[in-house]
Amino acid sequence: MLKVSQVSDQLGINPQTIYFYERIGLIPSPRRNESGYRLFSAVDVERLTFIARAKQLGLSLEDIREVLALREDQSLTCPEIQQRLRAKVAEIDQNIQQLLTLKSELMHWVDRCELSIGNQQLDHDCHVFDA
Amino acid sequence: MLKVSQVSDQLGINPQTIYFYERIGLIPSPRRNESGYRLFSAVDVERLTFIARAKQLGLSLEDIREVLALREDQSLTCPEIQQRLRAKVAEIDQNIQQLLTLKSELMHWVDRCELSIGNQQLDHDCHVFDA
DNA sequence: CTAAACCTTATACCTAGGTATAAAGTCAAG
DNA sequence: CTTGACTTTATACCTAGGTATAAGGTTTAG
Repeated sequence: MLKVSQVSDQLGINPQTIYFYERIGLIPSPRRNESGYRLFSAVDVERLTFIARAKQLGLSLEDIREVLALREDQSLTCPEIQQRLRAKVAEIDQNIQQLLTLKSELMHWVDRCELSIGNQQLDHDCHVFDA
Repeated sequence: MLKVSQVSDQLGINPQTIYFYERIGLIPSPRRNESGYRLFSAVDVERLTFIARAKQLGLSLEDIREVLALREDQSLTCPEIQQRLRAKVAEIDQNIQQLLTLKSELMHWVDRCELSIGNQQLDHDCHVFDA
């Protein structure tokens, strides 16, 4: 059983952030010792590790809450879980599409710069953004 | 010269949002008529249109502020602008990579579901998340 | 002339995801 | 036994990007 700073050090999280996750119900309240100190079990730490990893992958706390619920809902069948996962993947695909659009937009400008540079317009008269 | 609601209607923005952009210096203060009403010139509207479009592409207001500064800085040469654009594109690429990682993570789970389904484990015993 | 529909400002509020701080209790080392 | 490092709670604060509302002035249609 670990105390809060042992967990927060291990995961590279602020202790206050752990309290925060507890407050918003993302993690259950851990056990306490006689003087009220939190004691985190291996299961508690595993859950926090999962959260840290998911967050790093770019999931929002609400996303993570949903995935954790999926993990714990024993009443869900594999096809049901699969369907939800596919929905999330579809969201991510949309996101990627948007970024690709943005990229091609910027690359369009980069290409226009390329032309100007080819034409020796190297001085202070870049008109890339005129359109 | 358009009044605020004509502009906000045209762009599908809340008038308060336009005031907000003005407050944070994303757009210059437009002209006023005798009674203090804002009058937006074609240039003002073009700038707001650009902002709306960039926002829709997923740029943050700070990103947009930078691009607008690029557009207006007459002292920048094409190669300099091109270099900044490429930096932004690199950021976006990183972003896309992260999303692809997340996607493959989720697809990994989807595949594990697929296996379980193949094995006829259709009832309430999905162990996809056990790892 | 009056009421509705605008405009102005200031101020407060909202979500998401925390971080910082203060006041107080606890624990371990020297 | 005291000092410093920890813990607890509550509360306030922060960024980003707005939205909502109130109180007042203006303009326009009927």
